[in-house]
Amino acid sequence: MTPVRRGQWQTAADVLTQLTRRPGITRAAVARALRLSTGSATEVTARLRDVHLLTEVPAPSQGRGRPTTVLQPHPQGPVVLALDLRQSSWRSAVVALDGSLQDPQYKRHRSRRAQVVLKNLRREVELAKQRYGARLQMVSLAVPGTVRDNHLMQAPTLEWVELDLAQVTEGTGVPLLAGNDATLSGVAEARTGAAAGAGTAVHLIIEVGIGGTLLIDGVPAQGASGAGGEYGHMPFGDRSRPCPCGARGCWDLEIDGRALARHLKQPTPDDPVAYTEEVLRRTDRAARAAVTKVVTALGYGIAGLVNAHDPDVVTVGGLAIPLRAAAEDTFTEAYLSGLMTFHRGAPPPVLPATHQPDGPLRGAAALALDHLTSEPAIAAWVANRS
Amino acid sequence: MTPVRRGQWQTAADVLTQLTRRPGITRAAVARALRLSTGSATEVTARLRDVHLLTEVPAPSQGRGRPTTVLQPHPQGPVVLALDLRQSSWRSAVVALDGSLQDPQYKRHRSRRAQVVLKNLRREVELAKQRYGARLQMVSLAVPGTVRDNHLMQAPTLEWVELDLAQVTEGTGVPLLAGNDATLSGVAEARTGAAAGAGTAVHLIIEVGIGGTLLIDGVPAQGASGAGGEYGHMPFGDRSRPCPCGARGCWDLEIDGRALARHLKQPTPDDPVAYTEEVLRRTDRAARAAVTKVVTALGYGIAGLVNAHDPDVVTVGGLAIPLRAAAEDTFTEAYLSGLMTFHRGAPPPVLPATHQPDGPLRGAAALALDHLTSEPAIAAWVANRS
DNA sequence: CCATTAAACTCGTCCTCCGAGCATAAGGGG
DNA sequence: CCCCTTATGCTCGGAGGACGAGTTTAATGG
Repeated sequence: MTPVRRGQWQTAADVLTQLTRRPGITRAAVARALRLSTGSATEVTARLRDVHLLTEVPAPSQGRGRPTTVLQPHPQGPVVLALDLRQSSWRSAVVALDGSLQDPQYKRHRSRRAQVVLKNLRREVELAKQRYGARLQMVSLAVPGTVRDNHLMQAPTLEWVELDLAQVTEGTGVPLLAGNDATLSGVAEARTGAAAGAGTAVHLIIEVGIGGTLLIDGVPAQGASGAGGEYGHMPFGDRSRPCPCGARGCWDLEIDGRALARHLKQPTPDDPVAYTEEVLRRTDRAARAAVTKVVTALGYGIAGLVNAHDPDVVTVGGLAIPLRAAAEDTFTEAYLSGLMTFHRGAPPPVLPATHQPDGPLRGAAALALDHLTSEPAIAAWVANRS
Repeated sequence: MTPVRRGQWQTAADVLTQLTRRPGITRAAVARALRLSTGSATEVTARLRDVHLLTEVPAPSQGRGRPTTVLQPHPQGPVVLALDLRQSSWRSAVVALDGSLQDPQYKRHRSRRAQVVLKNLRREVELAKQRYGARLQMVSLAVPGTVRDNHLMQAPTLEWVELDLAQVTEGTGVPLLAGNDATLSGVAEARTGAAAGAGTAVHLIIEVGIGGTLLIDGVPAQGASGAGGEYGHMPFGDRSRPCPCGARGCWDLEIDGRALARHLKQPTPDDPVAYTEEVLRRTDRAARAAVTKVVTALGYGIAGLVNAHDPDVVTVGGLAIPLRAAAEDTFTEAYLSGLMTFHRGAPPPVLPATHQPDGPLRGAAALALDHLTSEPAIAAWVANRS
């Protein structure tokens, strides 16, 4: 381990970061964005080509002048394996430096037992390791639950107890990066989705309960141990109502299928997502009244988060989209009435997430790529190749 | 404006940042912290000495070995003027690169009219400009209200309307950096106070209402326009209660003197801070019951913020300290019962702020110093001197 | 076919950081 | 009191990135 020389690969790291943020970017555009002289651009791309971090292909000419080149990940370059674990299925993809998904897999769980599922994920890691060898630099895993230092603390939908996720990569020598699925889908929105370019963004996603994250310059506020973003457990609701999380009055209890069932005086549904979709299909007065209540709680809570964080934009995903669509006016009224007056002049837009199915996968990949494009990681990659 | 050479002053910037974060640090300690070779340390300190950014004085010997030197700001080096505007007074200090306060001033407002107060602040800026000349690099202003791009949006305690704060420095050519006082006192705590070293910290301060901020690695989450941190306007309270901010059910209304008065069935006090102190001195049952209610709302809300942000530590200031002390057990119970179960094993400590009177001043200075110790600012300083 | 344009390439120079070797200023044991 | 140990500062040669000026190249358009 030679100590990394200060600044050695600084510009190279910046170039690769550009590549992950704006896939298909040209060399000339990168040079403009980073304010590099053409000489430096020539030099840095040559160096990156030499170490198999990128290749260049001629770009279609854009008017007069010598045509530039499109930067692409090198065919022998580093990759990450992104995994997205869901309640009844899992997905994976191998991701190169430009964020493109290769080799996508989708499989339903045959068993939902934790050990079986993790074993299947582990097999996928081993397969990728065989196929990509030393090119596989990192495994990034999205999980529907609270994650703390690569441990799953609670996963209500999976009904798993506390669990060490490290076994997914154990023995392969590939580092693991596990994160909450809502957080990661927020990362995807902030990087290449509806919140692209926003300095501060709030992302929320309703499935069972509500998850989300605060994103500052595309970086999620993960907290001390990675458990940040549990907005569902802020006490926006009725304090007399206990939440399975251990607290009381959680927002969670006001905005999903469980809330709809309560308003409709029905027992708590086994599958709150399916139940919500069912209620949304109903047209009777009771169902619409229940939806109205839930949408009000949603709009009101979002307004509270806007007051607290002053985001440029709020993105919402999952059931939040059909719920809001079912009562657009109710939502808008609740949202606006919950804002502090000075926000009402230009309230942050509440936009539907654009990465809907593969948000967690893309977000997981993005955070892993952040590591790969860091200066020390590039220096280590170069050192390993020699 | 010559374009800044990439990396030119990178290490120099790192050294100055160390100086602001740990005043009185020695050259050897900086070299260790930044993993600099002794040769580089010699070089960078010499360079910084040459451009009047720091001086060295012999350090008291610490056992064997050649004694090192203490790094100090240069007597001809850059300074910032920190201003802290309060309801009935204002304070100022000139701050050098090590964060030491020089020339502290404290004045009560003779008139509270916005124009008069701002004129007085402006006079202080002009005085500093006369005394320090080109050494004065920035003015940093803490304001008890919501600040957005150097505009004061609302300041309930001052009863001012929207206001452009730029007039405080206009014509002097010195850039202004205005921020919310609660946010800035949080910065002070996160840098050199009770939250020093915390990756994620939540800071809260009760005066009239509650202000605060989320701090990530000592950087406040200021939001899109600098209005972030208005935790007092999250709907933790009774939704039927309208808040002067325009929303309803704000936490603000549950935790200050206005809440105490409501519980005691008295009219809203003119000075909620003095009223709170008065109630805290009372020992009758009604007063204690009112305090208990307020403290419960405080503990419960803090728990919600901990669930959402997963901080390493929470710091509290202002009336939160005596309120909590008046009902310590009530607070602890409310706090713990509001946490998600998995947080209860090691709940983040809720610590009293240590910078009590001069938190906003020190925080304002710290953010200004962040600018001064940035690479482009150093390059600009060097360019201006030649 | 040639002027225009935008971008890539070449090369000399500057600057920072590093590391090895040397110098220096303390403490402490004989 | 001398000299060894220890921690640090200083000197200097070398490596390597970034810059910028000048040159070359590959397109468009008249």
